[in-house]
Amino acid sequence: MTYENALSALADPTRRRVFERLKSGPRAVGDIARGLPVSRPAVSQHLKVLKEAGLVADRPEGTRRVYYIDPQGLGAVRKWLDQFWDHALAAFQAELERDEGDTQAGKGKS
Amino acid sequence: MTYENALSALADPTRRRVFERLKSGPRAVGDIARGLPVSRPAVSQHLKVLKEAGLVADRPEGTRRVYYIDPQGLGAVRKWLDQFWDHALAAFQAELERDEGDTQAGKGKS
DNA sequence: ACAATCCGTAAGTCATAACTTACGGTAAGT
DNA sequence: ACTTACCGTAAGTTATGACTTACGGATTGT
Repeated sequence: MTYENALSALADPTRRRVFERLKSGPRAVGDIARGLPVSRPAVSQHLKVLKEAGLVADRPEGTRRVYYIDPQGLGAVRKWLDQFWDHALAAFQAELERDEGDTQAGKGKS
Repeated sequence: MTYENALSALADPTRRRVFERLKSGPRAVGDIARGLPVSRPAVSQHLKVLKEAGLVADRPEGTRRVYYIDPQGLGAVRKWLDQFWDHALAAFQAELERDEGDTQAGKGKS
């Protein structure tokens, strides 16, 4: 359920930039917005989306609000992706061998 | 570069349903569209986006076109996510300990 | 108490993208 | 050769969401 919101949240480029800014550690909103090509309220809205997706969490610090990465959303996406990984590798390998069989044996029909 | 398109592609719900239908193995377009609440051309457009993101590949089979999951796009996203994982766990753990210190020692300022 | 700082939300604008129907092109079967 | 099945693309419509400015609430310092 939460991996859906997380994927949707990470789809936006500037929202990813916001998220990436938290990789180096917790930061306040104004600090995150500094250097980004969008306004501070826009960053607040992005952080709201990231929070609802379980990708970040926040803590009040005086008049500021410090945000940091929440492993929950990240883990949900990873788990969802892993569900495909084995199938993908097997299917892809099968395709390669299928193609080999065709070209090598001269089964091309033209 | 390719993880961006992959994230953007996996953000759409119906596109995820298309992608998930390929988990059980290669399928033709019409077969994928069967049961989905959108038209077949819509599925073709979704497959085009998934293909450009490196998430699926296709092969002609007579008059049909068989699609299957491509591990490339999947791997790119996994790699990008893993980049955050360690940082996220460390930062989150630090937040937990920070909170413990505050509440237990009675440092609340009120 | 007052001023200043920091932040979230509301309202409104505008671009994007997800869908539809219509069409054309290719491969297989008769 | 003709029909049928399967698919991709074009054109047009519509909803969604990313952004802006304006505003109000909460906290800290003087």
